[in-house]
Amino acid sequence: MDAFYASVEWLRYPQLKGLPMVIGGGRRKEDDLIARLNAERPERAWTAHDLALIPVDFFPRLSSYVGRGVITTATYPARQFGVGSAMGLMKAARLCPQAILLPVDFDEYRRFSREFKRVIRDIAPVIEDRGVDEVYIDFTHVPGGQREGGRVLARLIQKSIFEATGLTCSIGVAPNKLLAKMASEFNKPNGISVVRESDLESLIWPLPCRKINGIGPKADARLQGHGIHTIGELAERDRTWLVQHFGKSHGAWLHDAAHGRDERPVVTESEPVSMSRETTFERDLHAVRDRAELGAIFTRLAEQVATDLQRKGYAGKTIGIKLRYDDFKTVTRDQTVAEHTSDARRIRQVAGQCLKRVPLNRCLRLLGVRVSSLAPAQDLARQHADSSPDPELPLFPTAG
DNA sequence: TCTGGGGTCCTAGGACCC
DNA sequence: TCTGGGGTCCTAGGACCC
Repeated sequence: MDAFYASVEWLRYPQLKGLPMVIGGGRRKEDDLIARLNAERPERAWTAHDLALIPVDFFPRLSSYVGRGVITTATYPARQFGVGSAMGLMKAARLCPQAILLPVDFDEYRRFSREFKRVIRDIAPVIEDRGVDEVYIDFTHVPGGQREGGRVLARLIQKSIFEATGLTCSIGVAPNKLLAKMASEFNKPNGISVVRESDLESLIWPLPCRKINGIGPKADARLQGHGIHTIGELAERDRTWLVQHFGKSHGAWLHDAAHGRDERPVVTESEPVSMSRETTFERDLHAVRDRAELGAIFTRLAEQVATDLQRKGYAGKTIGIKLRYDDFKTVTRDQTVAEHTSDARRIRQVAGQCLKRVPLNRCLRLLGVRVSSLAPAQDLARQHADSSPDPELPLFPTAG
């Protein structure tokens, strides 16, 4: 999806289009726009239907932000001031104080996410979820999926998404996921790009290695250290050389990726591996001095994970914590227990055991609780019934 | 006045078992 | 007395992605 968060916001607030705008944070004080409008602009009774009428000068500015949030999305006019994704909002406020600041509204983004995915699934059912704003689609067996190299189907999907949501997207069509992901970047926004195997040299090899999904800042820096800057330069290296310098698995993958080879299937369904909740405090907290506050946050995180597990129907048997010190160093501890659980008190209890194994002499800025080794709750219920038959029940209660 | 939150996957060492 | 060869599970950290 093109500039997904910003585009969803523009559906509600079209008056903000073209302005420098930043989405991020969430701890700003003036979160409830409507309540504030009625208090400060009582000339009319504002309702949720009037969002598009809110005067631009009413929106909070980056300069008013106080907190530890980061930018999740910056619009192009804001980027011209040097602000960008992942930058701290306080720093961004120095660079572009007049930019409009909207808090993230994940519920709304998720709502549109479900909607655009539903539209795609109705046309091409084999899709793989890649987060809130992205999917892989297998065109192979969709009727008409091969016409004009996939362009016809891609156009249909774009048109259907726009009609259903008012949002635009960019689609890359290619023989595999690796190339399709890169192709989807070629023609933004609202574009379609078809990349064939024969386009490798001309379209892919000139790109920087960083454009390969899976090469991040660390791997890129290492490659650059060997004088490898483009995918073409990476493709020139012997497979054995890459394996020697980057390990058996990673080296072989780098070689394949540079040659546009990728056999991964489009995976339509998968089980979650872990669920977690974490929070960065408004100010650094000390284990002793702020014991009560930390304890309350810790309990709340455990309750939130428990609620998430129960809502989604899972239980886990590895419970862990994550904490980040004031120097930004992060540590984790986890412990596996005999029985799967989704109980808040049990999670809190085991997480508390984990906390005892970690040095607490420094101030903390973040605390998190995680549950992994998940299993669907219904499977566990069945296994439990199998292994411990209830004497009150007949031995052969049901068929199958 | 730096640096979110929720994930996945990989590696590597140690325990433990056969 | 001087070092097997799997295999699995657990734990901690880190890279990477959206």
